[in-house]
Formats: sequence, C-alpha cells, structure tokens
Amino acid sequence: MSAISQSQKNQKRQSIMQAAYECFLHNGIHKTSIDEIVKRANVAKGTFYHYFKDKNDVSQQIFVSLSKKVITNAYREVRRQQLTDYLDITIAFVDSIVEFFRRNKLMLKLLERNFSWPLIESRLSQAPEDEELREIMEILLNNPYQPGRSRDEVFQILFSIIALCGSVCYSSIMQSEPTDIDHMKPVLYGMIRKILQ
Amino acid sequence: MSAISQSQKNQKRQSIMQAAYECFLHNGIHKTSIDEIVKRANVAKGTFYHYFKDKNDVSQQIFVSLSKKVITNAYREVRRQQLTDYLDITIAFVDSIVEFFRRNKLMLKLLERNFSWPLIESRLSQAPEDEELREIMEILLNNPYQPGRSRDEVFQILFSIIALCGSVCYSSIMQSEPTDIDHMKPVLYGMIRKILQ
Amino acid sequence: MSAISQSQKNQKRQSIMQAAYECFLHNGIHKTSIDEIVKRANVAKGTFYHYFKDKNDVSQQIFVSLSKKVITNAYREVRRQQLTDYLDITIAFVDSIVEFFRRNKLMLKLLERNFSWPLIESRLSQAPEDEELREIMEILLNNPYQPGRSRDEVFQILFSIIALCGSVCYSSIMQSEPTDIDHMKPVLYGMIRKILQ
Amino acid sequence: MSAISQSQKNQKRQSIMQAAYECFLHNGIHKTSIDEIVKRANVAKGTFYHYFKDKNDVSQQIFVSLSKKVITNAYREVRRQQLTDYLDITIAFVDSIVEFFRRNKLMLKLLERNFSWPLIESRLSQAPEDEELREIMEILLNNPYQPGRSRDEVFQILFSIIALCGSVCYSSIMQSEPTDIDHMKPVLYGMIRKILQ
DNA sequence: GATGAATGAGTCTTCATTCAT
DNA sequence: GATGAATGAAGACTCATTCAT
Repeated sequence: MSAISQSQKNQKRQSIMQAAYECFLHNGIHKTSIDEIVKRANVAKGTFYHYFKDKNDVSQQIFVSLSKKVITNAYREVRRQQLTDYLDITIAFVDSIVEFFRRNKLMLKLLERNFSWPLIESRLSQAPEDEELREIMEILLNNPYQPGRSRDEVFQILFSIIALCGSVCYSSIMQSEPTDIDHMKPVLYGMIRKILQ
Repeated sequence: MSAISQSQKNQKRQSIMQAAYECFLHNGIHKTSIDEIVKRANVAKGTFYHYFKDKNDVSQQIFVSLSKKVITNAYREVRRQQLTDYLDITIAFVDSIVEFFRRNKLMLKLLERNFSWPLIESRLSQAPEDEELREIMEILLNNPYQPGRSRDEVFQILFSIIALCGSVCYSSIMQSEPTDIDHMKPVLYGMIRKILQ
Repeated sequence: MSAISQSQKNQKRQSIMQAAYECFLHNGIHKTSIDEIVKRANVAKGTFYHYFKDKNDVSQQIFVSLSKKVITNAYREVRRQQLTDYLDITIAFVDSIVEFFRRNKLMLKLLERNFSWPLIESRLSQAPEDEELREIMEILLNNPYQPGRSRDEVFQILFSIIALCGSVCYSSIMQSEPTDIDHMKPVLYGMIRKILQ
Repeated sequence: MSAISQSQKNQKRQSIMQAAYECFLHNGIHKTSIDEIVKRANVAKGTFYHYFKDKNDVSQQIFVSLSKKVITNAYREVRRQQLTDYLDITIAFVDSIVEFFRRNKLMLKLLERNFSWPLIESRLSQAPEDEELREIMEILLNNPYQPGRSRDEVFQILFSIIALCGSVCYSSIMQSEPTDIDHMKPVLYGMIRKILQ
C-alpha cells in the first residue's frame, strides 16, 4: 500500500472532519446536523458512519486536534523567543494562547470557556507531542519566585491561570466584555504577574 | 427551599418553571423537551405556550432568577459580617458565591463556566434588587489598595476575578480538577489577594 | 365529554390499528414500515407515536384484540349449541377456532403457529371477558372420561391440543399441507377424541 | 461438533455459514446484519456476496443443513435401538427429535414452531440422505394398529404428530409452558400412543 | 385560561449492495 | 478470489408548535 493510496483512503475522512469543523463554526455543534456535514463534505451519509460513531465523535476528535494545535503552537513560540525569566516565559506562553484564540475566534467559539489544563493534559497524554508538552510543563512548574510552594500548589495556580485566560479570552474576544482583548491583555498579564510573583 | 421563589399568583407558570428547572438539572437544557417539562409540571402543552415563547425563554428566565439569587445572597452575607477591610469584603463576597455553588452543584452544572459579571449586570439592570447590587458594586470598585487605577480598570480586574472564580468552581466542584474545592479555596483566595493588593 | 367526542378521540387510534392490521396482512409485520401505516391511515407520523410506542406495540395490541375475538367467539358458539357431552363440547370449541381461522386466513398468517393457550390466558387475564374464559376453562378441564388425571395433567393435554390445532390449521389452511382443512378436520378431530377418551 | 459440517474446501464459505449460524442464534435472523456476519467470520463484505445471494440465502442453507441433521440423527438413533413394535419405533423417533431440540435449544429458537414434515421432506427431496429418509417413512407409514387407514390418512396423522411435537417442544423447552419438557414428555408420548393405537 | 390531539419537517442511524483495487 | 471503502435509500423516532374545543 503506497503512501498515496494511504492518504487517499483518509481523504474522505479528512474532508468530513474539515466540513464538520466549518459547520460547527458557522452554526455551533448543536445546530449542525449530520446531513449538513456530509453535504458540505460531498460524501454519502454512510461514509460518515464508516469513520465516526456519531456527531459527538467527530467533535471530540476535532477538539483533540485543535487543543494539540494550541499547546504545541504556544510551546514553539515560547522556545523560539529564547526567554530566560520565568515570568516572561509564562506570560509569553499565555500570550501565545491568547493570540491563537484571537486569530481563531471560531475555535474559541467551539471551546467556549472550557479551555482548561487537565483537558489538554488527558487528551494529549498518549500523543507524540507529549515530549514537547512535558518540557514546557517542567519549565512552567518551576517558579523560582515562589520557592516555598509545593509542585501541586504551583500546578493548581497554573491551572487557575489557564482557566482565567480561557474565560477572559472568551468574554473579551467574543463579546468585548468587559472590553476588547487589546485592553484586557495588560490587565490580564498584570494579574498573572502579581499571582506568580 | 424551592429553587424558584416568586409570588403565588400564576401557579401554573410557577410549576412550569420549577419543573423546567428540575428537568434541566437532571438532563441538561438541551436534552430536555417541552414534553418532559409539561408532564412533570402536570399541565397541558398549550399552557406552556401561554406563559413562555419557547424552551429558551424558560431557561433564560430561570437563569436570571438563579443569578439574582447568587448575587443577592452574597451581598447579604457580606453585609451581615460587618467587615471593614476591602480585601476581606471581596474575599467574603467571592467565598459566598463559592459556597453557594458548592451547595447548589446542579445550578453550577447549568451555568457551567459562564458565570460572569456582565451577564448578571445586564440581566439585573431593571430589577428591583438593583439597589442592593449597586451598593455592593460601589464597595467592590473602591479598592483603596490600588488608588492609581481607573474605575474601569478596577472593574475589569473584578470581572476577571469573578470569571476566574466561576471557572475554578466548575472544575473543582464538578470535576475535582485539579483538586477539590476545599483545597482550591486557599489557592484561589491567595491569588485574589495578590491580584487586588 | 360526550360519547361521541370520546369515540372521535379514538378515531385516529382506530384508523391506525385498522391500517396496521391491513398492512401486516399484506406484507407481514416485518416488511411493514410506520410510514406505510400512517399513509394508509391518513394520519401524521407523530399521531402514530402519540398512540403507540412503536410498531411492536401496535402489533401486540392487534394481537390481543384478535385473540380475544377468537376465544370469545368460540365460547359463545359452544354455549349456543347447548351440548352436554364433554367430547362434543371440546370438539365444538376446537371446531369454532378452526372455522374462525378458515374465515380469517389473514389473521392466521399473523399468528402463524403461535396460537397457544397460555398466550391467550395471560393476555386476557385482566380483561372483562375473563368471566367467560373462566367458564369455558372450567368445563374443558373437567374431563369425565379421564377421572384419574390431575387438573394440571388435563390442562397440559388441553394446551397440547390447542397447539396441535393451531399448527395443523396453519399448515392446512395456509399451505394445504398435508392436505386442505376440510380433509384434515376429521383426522384432527379423530385424534383429539382419541386423546381425550 | 460444529453446527455446520461440510467438506473442507471453501473455508471462507464455511466460516461465513458458521458465523451466520452463531449470529442468528444470538440475535435472531432478523436482527443479524451482513456486517456482523462478516466481522465474526473475519472475511470482507465482498466475500459474502461471492458465496451467497443475500442473508436469506445463507439462512435457507443453514436451515436445510440443520433439518437434515435432526431427521438423519433421529433415524440413526431409532435404527441403533433395534426396536420392533411400531409404537415403540414412532415414540423413539419422536423422542430423538425432542432430545435433539433439548440439546440444541438455539436451533429450536431458529425453527420456532415451524418444524413440520413437509418442510423437511421438500427440502431433503434431492439430498443423498433421501434414502435414509425414505426408509424411515416406510416404517412409520405402516401402522399395524390401524390397518384400515389409507396411507394418506396415516401420513396426515404422522404429519400432525410431528407438528404437535414441534409446537410442544417450543413451548415447553423455550418457555416452560405449560410445564418443562421432562414433565411434558410422558403427556406428549401418552397422547401419541393414544392417537396411533 | 386550559387542554392535549394532531402535525410533519427534521434527524439520526442502519444496511444491503457495488466496485475499484 | 478477496478486499473494504463508499454509497444512499429506507426506516425509526423526536419534538416544537398549532388549534379546535
């Protein structure tokens, strides 16, 4: 089986995922029917069920795929910047996520406020990107500014920051509440710096 | 304590709201049909449409009713404690919300992470409880620890704290992630104190 | 609520049952779709589900209704004949069933060979016709020709005779196997007389 | 003992039949899909259509194969016992069928009550086992206790007895109605003896 | 106001069958 | 021969909404 036939095999699968992603963005997961997805993907309905159990199955897989993207992307951004200070690294990481959401409003719409750390963690735990994830985790969990804190405590704080970030992104980017993301960024990052110091 | 308290007139209307609330808690808003609601409320289907436009209408009204409760309840708690320090008042306010959610897990399930300030504000703007809300807002927006900040900035921070609170409550109370709410409370309040100082 | 509006209420229900019965006869239960039934009944699909859980539900109700008919009809036939001898009564009872099936080939098609006593018994146990059923049971279970047999034994024999009757009817009426019912009747009744003597 | 014994060639064909048999037993013919069959048989869907026209085709072939087994098995049992009396032979024949069904409840489930003589006869008419069948027919049709009866009449009685046997087996073995097969056997054989004498 | 029978469009899901590889 | 991806018609079931009583 050649690499070409292999990719051809998953062509339909890919087009279904892409179509589903687009439908979800336009109408929300809930208001999207299998019918719309297969019509947009130009495949038969049966083909959908050949590759996915149901609508939830596709959305989960899209979700995993997107989450991987956000985190991996953020990690690479931060590494590229060759920062040395812990606070700078963390802010850069958060900023990378914020910017990703700003550029992918529609993904934010899908995730709503539910972009939290354990989700990502559990989803990615068996993925090959794990190595990259573990690296950034190692860096983020070693806060030299708070040497007395246990690793667990630091994780809980980090978790909360990610949750804060997701929630603020959703409100400010999607609804400009309490103001737009450009004005919220300094406020958010100021809060994070205070928390971590 | 009935989840939805209101005047005694319109008994049918009340029983529909109560039934809807219970159905939403059991199966989620989405998986609840008008049929289930009217059966639980022991009214005819047509009666539902006398009082509400559609399912979304009931859920919105329940939402408003619940949000009012959380905020009003928190306000009264704080006032009862006769605290004087700004940080203590804010923490007490947040704690009151956290405790409310802990006692009303199911309401938290409904709100998910979407318990944010503007939601409450816009919903309550014409309500008679407004007076109480304005009072607590006045107190919370006058942070003596950060005299240089504009009122808008303080509101944005406060907004973020409420969002953080909602998100952490959801994760820790509903999913014990990253740990249970009892362990998260000191972490959360520590973060809030740092942010506000 | 007048008797007329009452009957009007069940008008749709009745037309669905009638349509289902006809469809089942033409194509068999299995090859009949809900769509066909509602089209024949000239009602909306939802109306079907308003009155019945699913296709099986209608078929069960038709079944019960038909079974009641067979038994009640047989009982009345026998009573009308004012017979005195046990064998004559039993044969008359069986003959009434056979004749019913002969006139209602299509019902026989539905029942296939599954026309057995306990089925009828359990189905009718709470019905008002019970009284009639109990009367004929009393007569049939008191076989003066076999005084030594226990009531259980007599019931088992009677049960077997009914089963034999159903199976032979199906073969001879529907498939003329091994010959037609007119030729099978003396053979069948001869066998039954021998069994009971 | 594999339920479907045949030559070793066409291994795929055999594994499909075996898989189909197992699926039919578990879920009934109707609720079994080609998909399930080919998955259990570990062959591709296309392979199924190489060997069989459709699901009905397999089930027919399995049916024939099973029916042959019952009859041939009964014949050999009876011959092995070297009985001389007509009644003993007939009862032994019936008993062999009953015992077969008792050991193969699942086959009984497939046949339901439809185990009657003409079915077997027509199905087997061109089979090589015919010779054995004709032998046993010859014996069973020569009832010395009823010398006056025509051959047709005797066949009709025999046919009825087989039908009675199938029906009673189904009720008592599958549903223990009116009682279990062990208690029904003497009742059944008693009835048969009376019929044939 | 209150009822609940009736509607029928909309959705999910299954499955026998085909066919290019 | 063997494969299994792809098809799409067909069927079951739901449910918001209307309306005559």
